[in-house]
Amino acid sequence: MPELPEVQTVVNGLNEKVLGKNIISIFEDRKGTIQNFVQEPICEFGSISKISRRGKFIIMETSKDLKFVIHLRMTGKLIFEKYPERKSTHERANFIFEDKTKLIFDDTRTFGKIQIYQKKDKIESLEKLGLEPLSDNFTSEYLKLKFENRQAPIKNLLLNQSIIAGLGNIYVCEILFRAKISPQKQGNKLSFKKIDMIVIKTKEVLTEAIKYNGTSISDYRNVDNKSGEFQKFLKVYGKKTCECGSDICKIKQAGRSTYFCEKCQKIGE
DNA sequence: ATTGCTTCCTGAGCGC
DNA sequence: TGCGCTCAGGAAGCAA
Repeated sequence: MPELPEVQTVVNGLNEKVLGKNIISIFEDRKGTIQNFVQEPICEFGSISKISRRGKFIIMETSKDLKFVIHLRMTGKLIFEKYPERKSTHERANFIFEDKTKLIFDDTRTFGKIQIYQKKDKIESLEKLGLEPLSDNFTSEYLKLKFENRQAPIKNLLLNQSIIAGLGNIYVCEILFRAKISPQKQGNKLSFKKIDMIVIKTKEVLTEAIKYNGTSISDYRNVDNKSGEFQKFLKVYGKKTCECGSDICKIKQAGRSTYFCEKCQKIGE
C-alpha cells in the first residue's frame, strides 16, 4: 500500500513526533509482527536517535545501537498517540515512551513487519534493494543497464525493488502514463529516449507526491492518522476516462491492476 | 538468471 | 439482511 512518498511522509512525521524519545517498553499484540524480538527482564532499548527511509522501509535507530526496520506492506500504519489508553482497531504492536506517549503499529491485513537488529547486523532486506529513485545516481544510464536482456513488461520491472527501491503499483501506473509508455512494452525494447523519460517522470511524480503527503486511496494514513492529498492529482490509477477522452484500460500484470490509456501509451513507440 | 504464480490476512463493495 | 464472490497500494517463496 504505502509507496515511497507515503513512507517518506511517515518518516517526516516520526522525525517530528518521536525523535529523541526514550522507549520504555515495546509490546507485540499479535504474534509474528515483531521479528527477532527478545523481551528481556530488563531490556533497554534506548532513545530514538535517527529515523530514515530506504525504499519502502522505515529505519529507526536507537542510542542503544538497535535498529528497528519496519515495513508497512499493504495496510500498515504508524500512528503517534498522546493518550496511550486508546487502542487502535488493528493494533499489532506498540512502542511506549517515557513521556507516556505511544507509537502504534496498526495493520489490518497483518502483512507488515517490524524487525529488530543490532547496529552491527547485516540487514539483507535492505542490502538487496536497488537505487533510490530520488538520488543523483539514479540515471537513464543505470536503468538502461538494468533493462538489458529483460523481456518482462516495463510495468513489472519498475515494481522490482532490486532495480528501483520504493515504487509500487500506483506510482508505476502514473509514471508510465506521464512518460507515454505502454506498461506492456518489454524492458529491453525501450529506446534510450523513453528510458530517459521514465527517469524524469519518476523523479517528478515522486517529488510532487511527497509535497502532497502521499496518496490515500483507502488505508494509508500518516502519523497523525491523516490522509494524503496526491490522489487528487492521479491521472490513470483508478480512473475510467483519460484526459484525452479515451477510456482507460484496466488489465492484470504481475497479479495486480494496471491502468493505462491505449491511445496515449502506445506499445509500438 | 528471469519470470510468473501462489500465498500470507482482513475488510469493503457488489450482485443476487 | 445476508451470503458468496472479487478485489485491494506488497513481496517472499517457489516452480518452470
